[in-house]
Amino acid sequence: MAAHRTARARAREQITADIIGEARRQLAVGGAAGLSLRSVARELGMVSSGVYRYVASRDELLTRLIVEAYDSLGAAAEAAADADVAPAERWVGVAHAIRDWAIDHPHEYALVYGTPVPGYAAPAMTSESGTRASLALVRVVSEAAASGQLCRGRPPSVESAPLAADFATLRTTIDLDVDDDTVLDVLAAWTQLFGLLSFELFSQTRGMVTHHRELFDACARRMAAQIGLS
Amino acid sequence: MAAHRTARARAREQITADIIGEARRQLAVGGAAGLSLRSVARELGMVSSGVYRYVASRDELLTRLIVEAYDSLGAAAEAAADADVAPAERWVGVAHAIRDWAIDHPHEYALVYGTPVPGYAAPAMTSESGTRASLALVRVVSEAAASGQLCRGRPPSVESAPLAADFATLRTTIDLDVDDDTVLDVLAAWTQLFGLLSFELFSQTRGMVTHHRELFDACARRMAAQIGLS
DNA sequence: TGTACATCAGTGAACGCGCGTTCACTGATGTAC
DNA sequence: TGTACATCAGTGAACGCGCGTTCACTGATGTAC
Repeated sequence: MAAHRTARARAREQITADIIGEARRQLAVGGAAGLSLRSVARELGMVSSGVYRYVASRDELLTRLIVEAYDSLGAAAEAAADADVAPAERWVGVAHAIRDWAIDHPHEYALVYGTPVPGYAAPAMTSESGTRASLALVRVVSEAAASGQLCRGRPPSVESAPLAADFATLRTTIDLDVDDDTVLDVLAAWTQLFGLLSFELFSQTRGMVTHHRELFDACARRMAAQIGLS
Repeated sequence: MAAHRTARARAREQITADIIGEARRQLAVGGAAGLSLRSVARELGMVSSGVYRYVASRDELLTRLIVEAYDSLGAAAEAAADADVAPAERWVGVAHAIRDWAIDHPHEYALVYGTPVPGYAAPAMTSESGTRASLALVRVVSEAAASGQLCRGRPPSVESAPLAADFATLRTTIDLDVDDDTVLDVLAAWTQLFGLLSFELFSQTRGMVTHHRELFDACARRMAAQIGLS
């Protein structure tokens, strides 16, 4: 036949999806270290060697989960960045989109933004997906700058030459054509955003903060103001 | 005798220290998941059951490592907070003390500030040690406030009632008697500081930042200015 | 439409490995009289 | 100072478990003529 997908091909897609789904489920229980091909197979009613028809190794399965997580987060962030509202609101919207995704997928968040899995080296293929969420944040700023909706009023504070060199490179690689201080504001906001999320998800704030969403919202608005988004 | 420590007691302390030291070494290689009592024993030329004379279980050993890491970091931060300089410089000093410790002990940092170990619940005993570093940061701010070295000039921005309630509780639990906006500044700075460190140590900035120390320094100074430390 | 061959999914057994923890034991170190 | 007893460190074997990966195999699905 070959014109329409064969029954075997459809079955293969289905089972591959089942394997990844079950792997994602196990991630939620025991973390990356607790993910095993044998128990994925077991749960799917398959003999352990059977999964090797679908994934080459445990590491390959982990890589797929990582790419999937990055892409899922990236898509959520990009959708929020497409909103047709003022820059400051867009920033806050993307921030919340990232947080909402993280709250909904805590273990996938931990997989990509938590402690690196020991002995696992992320292949290059993960890197493009890995930047999507951050680039969505940056895009809000660079588009605001392009349309003159970025107001600056603070005295310059970046005085380190090596840092200015880093910033010059960044300006081209992530297409963020703003002055050094704004680059610093963006980096500060970026790290703070994920710092807040990691603290919330990894329970580092236990006993100190109860209204995480409100704190996150206040911080996101504060970041937008500091960057100068109007 | 019982007056001076017996030879057996001295040996016990020595071997306990050896076990924890070897465990710390293994942490550096395979992370928390790669730490095993058997291989600690093996490396010490002991039979695997022998270590049970010194630690009750693998979890207990992990707990000791966590407490030790928190205390080591806490001591470094507190020492920096004791410096007799202006508040802004103290803040920057504590920040760098925390970062220097993290750079020197990346795997211990990951153990306490990275993804929680699945299936491991931190006993209450870790919580006091766990707050030392953060409290050293807060102390810089509250002492500046007490001696009138905290200047405020921005319009109020915290408008969320539940958040204000959280802040009211915080003011007493961490002894930080400043207005809501300053509390927000401190929380923002706190999360940003650890966000920066986690990004640096977990290689999330790969390809984007090369001068991490300079970036960290610029951000720490920016935090101090935003909090209003003089 | 039917037959001959090639592809591929899934099986079952095996290899070699490491793990945490328990238990009955020997022999050395410490204590009390 | 010497002896009798108690404590404790460390041994070696075992239990029961799970893991990733390979390999020769059966039987079903697909393809070409």
